Amino acid sequence: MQPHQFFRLLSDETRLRCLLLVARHGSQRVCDITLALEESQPKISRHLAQLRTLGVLRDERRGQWVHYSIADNLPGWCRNVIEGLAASNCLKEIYQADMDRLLSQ
Amino acid sequence: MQPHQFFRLLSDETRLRCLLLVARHGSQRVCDITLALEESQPKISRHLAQLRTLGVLRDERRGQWVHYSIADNLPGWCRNVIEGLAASNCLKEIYQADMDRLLSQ
DNA sequence: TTAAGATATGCGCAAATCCATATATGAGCA
DNA sequence: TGCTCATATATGGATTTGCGCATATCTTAA
Repeated sequence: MQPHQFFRLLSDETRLRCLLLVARHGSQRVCDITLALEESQPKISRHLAQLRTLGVLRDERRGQWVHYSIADNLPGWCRNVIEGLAASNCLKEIYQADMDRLLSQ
Repeated sequence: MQPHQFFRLLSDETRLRCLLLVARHGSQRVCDITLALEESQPKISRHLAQLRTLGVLRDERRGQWVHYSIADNLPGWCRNVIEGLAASNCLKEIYQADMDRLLSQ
């Protein structure tokens, strides 16, 4: 994965919100992400698939559900960006509503 | 500037190379960036303009030339990403040729 | 075996993106 | 003033992207 390809993934707000949700709260089901982001299920599914195809997320089926989490073999610069964003207070505020909806389920 | 807008800037390889060059070596003239990246002048100019329009770079005319440098009022998360990339050894290797051409002028 | 919920995918369209080329603007100098 | 280099912008076309909608696949439970 080349750097600019990784950043293209982050250039869509829905994908960025998906990634931040998973980065902050660990493995999440598609249905929970869909509810937290208040977007359609096909839309979320497609964006998660893009994050998975380039190796940023990994998926794991557990019975009826598919869980997405941060891939564990990411290059260092890539992991640093994700962790930096997840730790940023400024970004926390911008996407706070997603986190609230996730936790209130 | 919203996070995903910033990442859209980094999602084009030419823009990313421009930004890294300026982040590592400070203020640079358009003509030097053009030579270092071995791309056409209008292409470089257009990408620099996008970086300037969203407030990531600032420009300064000095006589015949226009110099671009990192804007000084960037949000913290944004500056962190740029500095992290500029310091990454892995990215250094990927775009080493640009640096070499810049310094050999 | 059938039903229902969860997830993925095929398709068509509108919008955005990138590039090459051509042209315009501005600075320095004779 | 005229000329040249440096830089910016406009235009048109090819490609990509994201979306909604409908539908397919998978899993569990009845």
